[in-house]
Formats: sequence, C-alpha cells, structure tokens
Amino acid sequence: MRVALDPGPRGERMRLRRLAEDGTPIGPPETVTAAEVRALERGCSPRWVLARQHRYRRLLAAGITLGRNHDVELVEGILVAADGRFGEPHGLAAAAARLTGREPPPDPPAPAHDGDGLFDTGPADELADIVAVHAAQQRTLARGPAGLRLLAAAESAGALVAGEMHAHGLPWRADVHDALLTEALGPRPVHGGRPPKLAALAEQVREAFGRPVNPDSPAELIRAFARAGHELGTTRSWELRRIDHPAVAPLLAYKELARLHSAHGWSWLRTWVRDGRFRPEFVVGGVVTGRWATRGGGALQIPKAVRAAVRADPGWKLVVADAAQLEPRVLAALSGDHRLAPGTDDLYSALADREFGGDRSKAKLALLSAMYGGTAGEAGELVARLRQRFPAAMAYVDGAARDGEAGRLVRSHLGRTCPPAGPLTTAAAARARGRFTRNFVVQATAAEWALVMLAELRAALRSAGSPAQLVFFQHDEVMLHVPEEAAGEVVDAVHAAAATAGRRLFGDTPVRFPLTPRVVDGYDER
DNA sequence: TAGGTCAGCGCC
DNA sequence: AAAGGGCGCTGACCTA
Repeated sequence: MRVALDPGPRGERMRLRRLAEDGTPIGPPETVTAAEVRALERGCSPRWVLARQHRYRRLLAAGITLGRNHDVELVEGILVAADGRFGEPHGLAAAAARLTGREPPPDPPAPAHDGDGLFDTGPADELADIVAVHAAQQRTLARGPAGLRLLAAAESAGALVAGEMHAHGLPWRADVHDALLTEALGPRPVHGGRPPKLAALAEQVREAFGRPVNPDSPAELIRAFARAGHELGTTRSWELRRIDHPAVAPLLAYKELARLHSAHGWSWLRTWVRDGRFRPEFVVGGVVTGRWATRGGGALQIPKAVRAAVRADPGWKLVVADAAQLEPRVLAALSGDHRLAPGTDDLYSALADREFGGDRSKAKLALLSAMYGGTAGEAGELVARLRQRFPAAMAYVDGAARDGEAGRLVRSHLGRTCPPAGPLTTAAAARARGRFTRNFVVQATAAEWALVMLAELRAALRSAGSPAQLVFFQHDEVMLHVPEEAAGEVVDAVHAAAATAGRRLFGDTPVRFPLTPRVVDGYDER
C-alpha cells in the first residue's frame, strides 16, 4: 500500500490518504496524529508519498521515522529532465499546474536554515496535489524503462537518509578541533586579526619583498612579483612553486594556514558545531549529475587537516566506508569492457602492471583523463594507449562526448538526463560541452550506484533493528556512528549493500564495487 | 552598506 | 608538469 502524507504547516494535524500502487485513492482524506502515523508504519509499512525532502524533517521532529517513501518533487525533477525540459519548475505546485494545463508557477526558493525545520511554512493543504501528481508520475514511470523506477525509488530513499543524517549529526569534538587549530596557527587571537603564526608568515612575505604586501590579495602579489622580475598569470600555488624568490616559501605556507583559518577555523567551529554535532543540510540531487550537495559549513570539503575532530562518542565507533575507484569501475560495467576492472582491489595498479610498465600514477592519470576529457601534456598520449587497449570503454565515453559536442542530451545508466546545452557557437564551447557529457555518463552513474548502496544499507540496518546511525555521505563514501558492539554487523551490512547495489544496477556483471569499511575512533585514522 | 563576480583552494 | 569533470565557501574587489 501507499499513503500520501501531508504533515501540514505545523505538524500537529497531519493529513493522509491511502492509495493503491498506481496512485488511485482507496479511501477518503484522513486527519491523524503522529501516533497514528507511527502505528501505520509499524503495522503495514506502506510507501509514504511525501511532497519534498524537507517534509521528513518535521516528521523526525515528531518522532516518526519512515521505512519507504516516494518523494514527489525529487521524482518530478528526474521526469522533467528525462523529458528534455531540465530547469523547468518541478515543485509540487508547478507539477499540479501542468496536470491541469495551467501555467506552472516558479519553484519557491529553498527554505532558509531553520534548525529543526519547524518554521518552514508550506502551503496549507497540499494533500490533493500530492495525490494527483503522484498518480501521474506512477503512470509515467510505469510506461518508462525499469531503470527510471529504480532511480525514483533510490532518489526518494535518499531524502530519508538525508533527513536522518541531519538529525543525527556528525560527531564533532570542538576541543580536538580547537587544539589542532592552536597547534597549527598559535593561540586564537582574542580581538580578531591574524593568529600569531599567520602574522609571522605575513611578516616574512613583507620582508622578502622589502615592502608591505597583503598576501591575501592576488592583485597585490602579482604586482609585487612583477617588480621583482617574475611575471605571473595567477597566484595559484602550483604556479608560485615554479619561481625562485624568497617570498615564495613563506607565501605558500601562509596560503595553506590562511585556508585552514578562514574556511575551517574558530569562526567555522562556532558557527557550525553545536553540542558536539555538525549538522549540514544534505541536498539530494543537488548536483546535475545526481550527486548530493550540502548547505552550510561546506560539509563536502572537510579538509584532511581537521578530520581528527570527527570522533566517535565514548563506547561508540565510526564505520567509514569508501568505494575504491568507483568511476573507472562504473565505466567498465557501463561499457561491458570488463578487462578494465579485473577482480583486484587496486584497479590502477593492475592497469599499470599490464599497460603502463608498473607506473601507477600513469595508469591513474590515463583513466581520469579518459573520463574527464583531458588531452594536455602526457594525458593525450596515455589516453590514446587506453583507446587502443580498451576500445569498448573508450568508445562509450567518446560517444558521450560526441553527443555533447553535437548538442544532444546524454543519460546515466538508470536514466538521469543531463541539462540541455547552451549555444554551441564556438568550437571551444562544443568541446567543453563534450567534456561535460563525457563525464556526466560516468559521474551520474557512479552517483546512482552510491545512492542505491545507501538505500540498501539503510534498509538492511532498519530491518535488523540496528542502532547504527548514518551520519555522513560524500559521493562515494559513507560514515556511520555505531555502538561498539554493533560495529561488526555494520561492517557486514556495508559489504552486502555494495554487492547488492552492483547487482541492482548492472545485473550479474563481473565488475566488483568494493566498499571497504574501517572501524575507527577518529575520521583521520586509516 | 548590500549585493555581485572573481580567484583560489578544499573535497570527490 | 600542472591539464581535464562536478561542487561550496572565503576574502578581495567592484558596483549600485
């Protein structure tokens, strides 16, 4: 059974309507309490049809967790794009308007950060729209390829995972973070200004130039180096490293520490960590390829330098699992060029031994360039060698690139469709579009594998009654916070979820998708 | 003062 | 040596 559920603007009077699988109502609208929703979930665990990702926050706040769902707005986004109308509004109101031939209103702006989501004011009564749009989506999905149905289910499950990750929060030790900042930067300045070690490096830069230069200002640096006889195009660190000048060493050191201070320093800590938890908002499908985005705190760019602050609570462990070389494996499965991904754990080493004289870095560069469209320098020659040895794999990405250059759309394995091209009036624009579509087919399919894996993992843990909490997800890596005694079964569940995801996407492909969990106290531990 | 863009760099 | 895909965030800098 399916149940359309509208938690309403406050969450105290929830409204629902029971539906058949195809979305046809099989009962009248009902007004229910949170306890009644929990009882329904316990009793027959229906697939809950919700308007949008954000709605689950309110349910969680009311003590309700759901097993399975259908997220109307996420699914609408996928269907609109699949229809070649990427970018058209896909909010519930717009979808309902299209059904009745009315002009779709623009999507409302994303809700502001509001803690537990209780202040989000949506339309007063969305239940009728949810029911109608869901039924139309079920008709469309039933007509379409099976992959799209799997994608709709996985994307929807993502909304549940994302809501729960936000609710659990990533365990974050402010004291550990503060200690490593103090170690790197010196004591926190009480009245603002640069921390001592940054100030000292800025002074060394000034001395090297013999005049005041703001090391934070690219324009000033370029002028200062020009006066010293070094013409720079940019002040990127790799470019600075090539020139011989006494300011370079302190400047590079300054840049590295300044980055830590500004992006993940004390101000970040005060803004984003509360009561030992970092709670970014995960935006399902926030990236065109289907990768998730986050809002708040730059959660997908936690630098290695501060990962020691992510620590399990006493008596708990972190289970950190990342997929090894996911994208080349996805390419091997997509293209059927299975020799590209032999049954070894390190695909780059295996490739290096067979094709690149044991040079792993060459093998890695070759594969990445094949998927990104890199041609410059050594990459062009390495990709040419790949093209000779793995014609099917290369034909797959080359075909996607040609489609892009010609202005055609490309799709992921399950059917996520790329956005349309802008005007391809120059050869450079066409090539850039080709690099985008070349990468899209691989990145988007890798995102699908990760999404299905995440959904499988959540479902397995939930049905086992595991106390493990999903707390972080970053493209091809997932983290759980688990009571120590439950870590073993979580490790097993991780392996199983990876294997299941591979099968659900690619059937009985010989390509393996190893997802290797490590049980640790801190995120910095290998 | 408030808003935009750019450069730069962190992550995958 | 320094190029090729996807992002978010910061400070500098510019404009309204």
